[in-house]
Amino acid sequence: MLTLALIKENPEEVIKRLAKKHFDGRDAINHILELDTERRAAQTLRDNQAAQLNKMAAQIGAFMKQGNKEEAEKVKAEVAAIKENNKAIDERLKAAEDEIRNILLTIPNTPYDIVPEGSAAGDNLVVKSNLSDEVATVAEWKHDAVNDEAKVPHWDLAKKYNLIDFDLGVKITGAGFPVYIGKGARMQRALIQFFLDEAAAAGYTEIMPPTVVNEASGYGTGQLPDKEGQMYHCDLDNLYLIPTAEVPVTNIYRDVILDEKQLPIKNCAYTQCFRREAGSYGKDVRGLNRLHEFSKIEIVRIDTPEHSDQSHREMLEHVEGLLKKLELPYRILRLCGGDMSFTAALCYDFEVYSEAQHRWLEVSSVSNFDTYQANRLKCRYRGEDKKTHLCHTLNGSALALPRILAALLENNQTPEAIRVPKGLQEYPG
RNA sequence: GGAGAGAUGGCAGAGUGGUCGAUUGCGGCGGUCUUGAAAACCGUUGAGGGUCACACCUCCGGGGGUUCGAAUCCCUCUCUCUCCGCCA
Repeated sequence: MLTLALIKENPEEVIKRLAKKHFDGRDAINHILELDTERRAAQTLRDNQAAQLNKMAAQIGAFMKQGNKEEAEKVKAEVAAIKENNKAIDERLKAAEDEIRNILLTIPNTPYDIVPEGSAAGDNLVVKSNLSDEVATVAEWKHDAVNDEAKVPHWDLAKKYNLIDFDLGVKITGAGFPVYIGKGARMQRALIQFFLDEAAAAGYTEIMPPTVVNEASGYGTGQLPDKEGQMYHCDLDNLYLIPTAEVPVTNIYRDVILDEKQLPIKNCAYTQCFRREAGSYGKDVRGLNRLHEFSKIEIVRIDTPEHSDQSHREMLEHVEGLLKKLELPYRILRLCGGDMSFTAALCYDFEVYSEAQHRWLEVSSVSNFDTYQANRLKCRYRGEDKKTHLCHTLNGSALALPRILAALLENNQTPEAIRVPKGLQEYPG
């Protein structure tokens, strides 16, 4: 959530920036400002009365010690009157605080200046990387022996080579829970190992977190309260299956004050991810395109505001390096305001081209959340000025397996087999 | 699942109704001493709100209550530990 300080500092600027996300924040911002004025007035009143009550309590104590019961009783009566009055002020204060927080939770993060205008996926800006605005093309990609028209989608290849059994998954669990078999299973492990090794080489400390989190963690990273329906929930223990390793890993730093010297923190984690994907349908969910359970390696950074941009760039380079090693045709998109997630300030998507499906598949999102997530998490660092400041949080997929596997299968098919890219060959053996 | 104990500042650990936001030790930071370091000694060291800055207010796992006054008493929730049972 946005900080109250930012809103108070420059409300017009915040409203203007929110407009890029197609969010009309004027009423909400103005309401917050009013409530804050009210809150501060109530706070001052209450504090003054509390100070007075503290003094009176001490007085009573002193009278009691002296054995002066009469005076003590007199003061007690006064206290009772003030306390009665305090109830109303307390209620006002609490109401104002709660309402401010509730409104803040409904306001999305403000996008950075370089976020393109636009309302939908079509308005995303194709960039080669965030270092240049050069438009990416698929032209460099060297086609294999089979030409595009003859290429088969991965669900057929998976059946042909007995790598994945989707029907068996339906039998055991349900749609969207594929069963990987033989070389298919081995390739999953190979990709996980490959991505973890690459992350380690880039300086990320590996974390193996729980796959199930409590409510507080869900709120910390913003899955709750609004995206409740997208997570699997264990009713009996009130725990949630994680939709991404971002949730447990980022929550490590909930309510934590880091030392500036520790930053940037670089963590990576492989976990299974669980998503209910309510409302998905059609070609989007065919085969591996959209699953309820899948494997993903996530990279997470906690950084200073000054350095987070640099961190973001490094993360993009890391993901790009992975796609290069996998020899997949890819493009990088800077998401437009309308297509960005609620919490991001700047987000890049990586897409790989599927030569059998003839379309781009999103395989990674790398985002900078600025202080938006850290504010809710209370993730702070102590600077050289000895004061605490909110951190910036960033994360990205590096990478999610299913669509990578889909593209690997489809793009590397030959009439007899699937070719494994050189950079990966040592992993599946 | 059964029985019991506990949750206090970065850590350890006092504190059972009245200057307790909290004794003390360790750690951290600053200083004295030293060529330098160690040791010793002195000082300092939680977070949030509020203010131009002070003042002041809140916070001793979370929530509620009793009281003029609560870290201390009561209720409740959560979590941790120990023993037994079960199990990997």
